[in-house]
Amino acid sequence: MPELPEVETVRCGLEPHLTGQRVSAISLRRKNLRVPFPADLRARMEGQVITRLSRRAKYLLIESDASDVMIVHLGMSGQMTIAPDIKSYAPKKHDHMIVALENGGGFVFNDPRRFGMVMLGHSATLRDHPAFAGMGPEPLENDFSGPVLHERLRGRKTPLKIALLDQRVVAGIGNIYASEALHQARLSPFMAAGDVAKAQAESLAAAIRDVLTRAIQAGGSSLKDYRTADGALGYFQHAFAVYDRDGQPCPRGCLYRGKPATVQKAVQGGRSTYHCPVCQKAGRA
DNA sequence: CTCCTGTCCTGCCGGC
DNA sequence: TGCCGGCAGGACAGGA
Repeated sequence: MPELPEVETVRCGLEPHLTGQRVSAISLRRKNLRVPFPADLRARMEGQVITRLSRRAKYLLIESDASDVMIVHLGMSGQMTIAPDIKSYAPKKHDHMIVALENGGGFVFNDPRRFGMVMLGHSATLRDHPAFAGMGPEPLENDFSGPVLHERLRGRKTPLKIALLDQRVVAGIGNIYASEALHQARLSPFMAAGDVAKAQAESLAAAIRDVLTRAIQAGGSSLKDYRTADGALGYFQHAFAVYDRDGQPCPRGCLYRGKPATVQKAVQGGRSTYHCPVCQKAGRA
C-alpha cells in the first residue's frame, strides 16, 4: 500500500537508473489499468531522455526533455522493478508496462490488482492536471504548517481520520500514516475535523511530518539500493505504532484500569482505523 | 459546497 | 483438500 514514503523510496531507487537515459521502447501488455494507458504514451515518451524523477503526493513523475511527464500511480499493489538487462527480461504475471532504455537497462511496472494508473502531462501545466488540481500541500514542503492544516480542516464535520485521507486537505497520506500520525499527535480519529484547535493542528502537522520522514528514512536505510530480494523497489519493513496492531499494548504504555491499554481497531468510511482510546481521547483543545 | 456510498481488482486467509 | 466469502485499499463518480 504505497503512500507518500513508499513512493518517495521508489523514486530514490529508480532515479540513478533512469536519469539521463533515453527511452528506446515502451511495451504495454494490456490496454488499461484503472484508466486506459494514454493513446500517445509511446509517441511522446519513446526517443526522449528522462531528465528528472520527482513526486507529487503518491504520484511518481517521470519527466522527459520534451517537457512531457509520465505520471504513475502505484495504486494498492503496484511495484517498480529495475531490469539491468531488459532484452533478457522474462515478463512475469501482472507486468503491465515494460520500459526499455537505450543503455540496455529498463524498468517494469507490475500491478496485480490494477489499481495503478499511468497518465501523461506537460511539465509547464502539471499543476492543472486533473490529478493535481485542488490537491492540498505537500506535507514535507515548506508550505505545510499547523496554521495551513488548521485552515484546511476548518468547517469540516467529517471525522478527522477521514479528512486526513482527503488529498485536498493534505497530499500523500493514506490509511496507514493517517492512523500513525493521529496516534503520535494524541488526537482521536473520531473527532470532527473542524473541531481541531490551533494547537492541536500544530501537533498534528508536526506528527505528519515526523511520521512520514521517519518512514522515508526507514525505507532508505533498511535496504541497500531500496530493493527487496525480488528486486521490487520501495517496500520495506517498518514498525508501526498502531497500524495493524489491534489488541497489542499502546506503545506509549497507556494504562486502563491499571492494566496496559490496547490498540483498538474501528471502521471509518469502510476503512480500518487503529488507535489507543486512552491517549487519543476526543477531548477539548 | 460537504458528505457518504459504491466501484474497480486480485491475492490471501479463515471457516467449513 | 478445496471451495467460498470477506477483506485489503486510493481515487473517483454520483447521489443526497
